[in-house]
Amino acid sequence: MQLRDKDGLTEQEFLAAYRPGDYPRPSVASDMAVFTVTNSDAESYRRLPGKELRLLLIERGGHPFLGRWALPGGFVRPNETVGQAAARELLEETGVDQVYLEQLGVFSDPCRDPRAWVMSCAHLALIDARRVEVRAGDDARNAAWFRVLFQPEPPAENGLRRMRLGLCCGGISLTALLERRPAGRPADAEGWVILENSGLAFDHAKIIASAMDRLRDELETGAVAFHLLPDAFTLTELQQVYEVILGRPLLKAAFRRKIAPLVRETNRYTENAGHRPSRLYRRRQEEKP
Amino acid sequence: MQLRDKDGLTEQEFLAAYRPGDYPRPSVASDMAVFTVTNSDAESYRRLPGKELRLLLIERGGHPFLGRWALPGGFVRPNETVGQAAARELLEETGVDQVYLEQLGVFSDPCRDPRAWVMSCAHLALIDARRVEVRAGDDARNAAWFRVLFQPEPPAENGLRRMRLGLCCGGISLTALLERRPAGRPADAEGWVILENSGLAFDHAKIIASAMDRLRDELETGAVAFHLLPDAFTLTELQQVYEVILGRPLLKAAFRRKIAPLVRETNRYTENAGHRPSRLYRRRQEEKP
DNA sequence: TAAATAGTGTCTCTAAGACAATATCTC
DNA sequence: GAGATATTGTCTTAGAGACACTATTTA
Repeated sequence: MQLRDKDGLTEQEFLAAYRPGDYPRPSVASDMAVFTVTNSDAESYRRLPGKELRLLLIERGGHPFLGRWALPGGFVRPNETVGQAAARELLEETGVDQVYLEQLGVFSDPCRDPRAWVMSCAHLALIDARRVEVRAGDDARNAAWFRVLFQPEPPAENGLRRMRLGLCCGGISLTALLERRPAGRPADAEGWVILENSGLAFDHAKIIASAMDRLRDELETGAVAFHLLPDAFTLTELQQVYEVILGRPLLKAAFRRKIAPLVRETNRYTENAGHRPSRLYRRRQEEKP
Repeated sequence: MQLRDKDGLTEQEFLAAYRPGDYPRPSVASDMAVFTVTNSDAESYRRLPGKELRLLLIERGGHPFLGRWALPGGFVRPNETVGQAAARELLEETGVDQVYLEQLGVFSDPCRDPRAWVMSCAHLALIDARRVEVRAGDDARNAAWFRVLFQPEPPAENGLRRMRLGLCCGGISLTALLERRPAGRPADAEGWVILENSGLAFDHAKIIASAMDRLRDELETGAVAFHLLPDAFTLTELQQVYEVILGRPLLKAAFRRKIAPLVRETNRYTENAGHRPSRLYRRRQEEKP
């Protein structure tokens, strides 16, 4: 433990004498794609309400990108990790604690922020809609939950996958067209390239596309959907969450077989439905032997 | 396009007047887990050579962590992305261009570098061994390719997955014990936690564990193994690459069925083998209709 | 009893696991 | 021909897709 370097210093002595050099340093922000699933209010007679996937966006009140919509986020502080920064911002923005949070990756194009050299470490966050005290449509900063569409477009001549991103809230409609660059060449372009973009700030269309991709991926492998529902839920609700994220309908029987090992049934049922009540389930905490 | 903010400035005027604030900024490095697959030289008589998964490490010549082994990497510059920085460093370190490179994520524990606030954006890199001009065992900086082991340990009482990481090169043997923290709580601990660590610098054991996890994941879903082989290869070689990354043997028939759609056969065969020659294959570039 | 959703049964098809049989080269 | 690897065949099992059927509640 008392190794000495070429100047004869021990590690303690070296660190005591250390002065950081003058290498240029970027600002680093943690930005978040915060998703939730809400009931669509258009419920007629005694039908079940549908579900909608929604993303939290904030209208920019200053330059640059004044008037456009951006992901919530903020700068990372020296005493926290990027993940802790994201959790802190999220608590400030939505008042929700203990959120499912996952790192998506760094977006570091030197020109992504016209003001200065700012990298963004993007995160995916999932919240049960019932836990959010809606500061959406607030006063000072205009925040809103946008309905999300993310659908394949016919690929171009180059054969690369293209996706249309659509975000709607009230009368506002934002849209972007993105192209997926193959993995393995981050030196050229990282992941998604924005071909069209109306209404989103910075490179946030890219981040949202990455988030949707990740979300769809993890739905099939992991057990991520539970974070978008309350503790007790019906299997139909769970299936609706899957469908609204994947953007396509699933078969009931197959779906139930697939998620059966992930849930535990309770003895409670839904009430006051205009039809046969549904059993409530909880997430089964894993028990790998 | 001539929106004015609360001070009456247009975006051009705002940007011209913009001065970056005094928020503290971290240094950001791109570090890389560079893997390759080599032939084990212990070939007896006329047996096929085995394969070994190897990772590039560099012995630290100064404090901190003097004498311990670290991943190659360096600071990101203001005119490049983190991916471009990784590619640049890799070219400097190994002389290899056009490498398969993929972002793993940010490691940002404020204490990870005792000198200062330094985040690391980790990358996974895969190189065909034949392309590397071995600067391993060089003079100035001691670089070497370490054989990699990454195997499950019996989980602790808490039920969390534990992995043993082993790295060997010549007489040198480094080892670490890591525990996988469940996803969704990066605010508490990001991914892996180091329980034991002998010989590796910084939090690089974590990064290597993440890289191995990712590598194994992508083997099964993606088509990542090809980057560790020359253009033309035998199916046995491809299977060996899979086996050495997954750390377990695979069944020949099932393996061939699985990768059949990913390869294209050539009319060439191996020569000078002490047994029946094997057909050479190439990667099939996708053709999704 | 009609409307609506809840929940189950079953047939088919595909893919993976397991193992065995045959083929082809060099020494 | 012996030794080694290459390549293919097939039986079994597990899971997904597809579709149809039965069950239960409320208005």
